[in-house]
Amino acid sequence: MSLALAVASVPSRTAPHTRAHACETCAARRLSICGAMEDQDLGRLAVIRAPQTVAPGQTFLEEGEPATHFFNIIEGAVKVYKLMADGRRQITGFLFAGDLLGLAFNESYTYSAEAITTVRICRFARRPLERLLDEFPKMEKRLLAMASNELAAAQAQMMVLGRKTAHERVASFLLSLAEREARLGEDGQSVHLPMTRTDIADYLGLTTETASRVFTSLKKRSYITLENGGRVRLTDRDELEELASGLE
Amino acid sequence: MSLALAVASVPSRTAPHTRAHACETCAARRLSICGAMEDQDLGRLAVIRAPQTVAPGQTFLEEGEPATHFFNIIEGAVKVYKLMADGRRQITGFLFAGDLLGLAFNESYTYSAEAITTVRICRFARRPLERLLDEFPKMEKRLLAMASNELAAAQAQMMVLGRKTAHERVASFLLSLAEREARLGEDGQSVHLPMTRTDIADYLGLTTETASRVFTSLKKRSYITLENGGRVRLTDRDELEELASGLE
DNA sequence: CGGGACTTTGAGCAAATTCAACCATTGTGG
DNA sequence: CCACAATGGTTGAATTTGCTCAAAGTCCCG
Repeated sequence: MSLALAVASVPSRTAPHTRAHACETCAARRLSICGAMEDQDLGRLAVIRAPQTVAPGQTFLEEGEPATHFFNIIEGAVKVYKLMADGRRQITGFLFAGDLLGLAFNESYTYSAEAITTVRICRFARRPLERLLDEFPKMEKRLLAMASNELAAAQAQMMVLGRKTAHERVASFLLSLAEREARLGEDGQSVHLPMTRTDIADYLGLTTETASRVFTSLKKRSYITLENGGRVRLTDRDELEELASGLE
Repeated sequence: MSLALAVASVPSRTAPHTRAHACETCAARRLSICGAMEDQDLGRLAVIRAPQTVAPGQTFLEEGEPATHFFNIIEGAVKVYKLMADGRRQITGFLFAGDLLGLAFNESYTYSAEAITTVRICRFARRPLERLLDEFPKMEKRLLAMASNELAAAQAQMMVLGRKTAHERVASFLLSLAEREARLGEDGQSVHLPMTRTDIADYLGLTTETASRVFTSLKKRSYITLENGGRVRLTDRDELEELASGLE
């Protein structure tokens, strides 16, 4: 349907190719750098992208490997992490639709990335994308803005890891997920938790046991309710906010 | 001396102004976004900058205030931090010559900044600088590269805060400072520590007492030697590296 | 030489970890 | 259809790392 439109904007020498979704109708478009492109230019992006699907548990980006590609997450949940030699793991972020991955101006990736759910991504080779960025300064600006937001989020996470108690960490985590869902137009009352307790613990600098204990404790206090499908209902948002900011 | 050169490159309608240092001879130039500008364009930068000096202990950027300016650190040491309501503090970074501050595409600053030593900074109003970035894509690229490096550093710090022991944290901290000095051409054997133990503790998610105990312990093991002038000699770099990476 | 800021050291304590066992859910092969 | 293995989650008891509280010690700098 919108294929004709897409093909029309692709330079004629480019071979036509089938794809699962066109950029025009991509749900992640407005969330990511692609949103900075006008409809008529989207074809330029389409020809350099490689859509692919990643199965749960699959690592599709490994720390230390040459940083040859950028990834744009279209759908699903991803964990990004660093490992120490003895196996200690720090998850530095959970990524969802619209998030970028591989934004490294280093030679190698400085982290690994693993799919939590089934994930659809758009893969871009670095060089072509960088050339495109030169042509579309708006997209580069968008990239800078996203990097800047990531940086602010990273600093907030440093506060969580360096200064907050276990309860405060979990409350902060749940609220930031809820905030994200709210930004995307969900109700924000119930939050999807596709990751395991161990993942959450590795994100919050805790052990699995402690993370589990805190969830139990928050349930007992009726701040949250665990629903099926890996969802958590934030039944007392105010108390969670207070807890997260250390006021009780 | 180089003043004439500077004035020559300034558009003629601009009022001449005296300044402490010209961009051309600025030691921080090559370290920062200014390094992305050609000599002949430096005047464009010079007219929108406001050089100023900040005394030790002075807070020159406050979390929550409207983000109206960027800052470029020319000389000295700065701590960047976030506070919780009850006074808990997380220092998210120590900044030195060449580092940028205020790279926030948010409305308000998300952190405060305080001078540790006497600090010389160049202050830029956001709007004019953003217009300049539009004209000089090289500078914007440089900014993006710097943001990307900051992001990688922030993720490394999450590993430190989330998963490393007190000893590993201090070792990692000393080594990253040494690495920085090495990049700038110092020998890297001895590291300048202009910040207090409390600052270090607030950066590493520890208490002052623990930070102090770890320093004592590293001294006893002869991994480090405290020299006067707030310098630390890394007497056993190998052991420190092993310690920092959790191998012992 | 005195005072303030910073640092070090000690003793007791507590939050979170470690180690261990058990429970729940799900998918698989006999 | 069910036993059972695998994965993830929960709970308990003992331990430990780093924190809290307290008191000296040191270093500047006026």
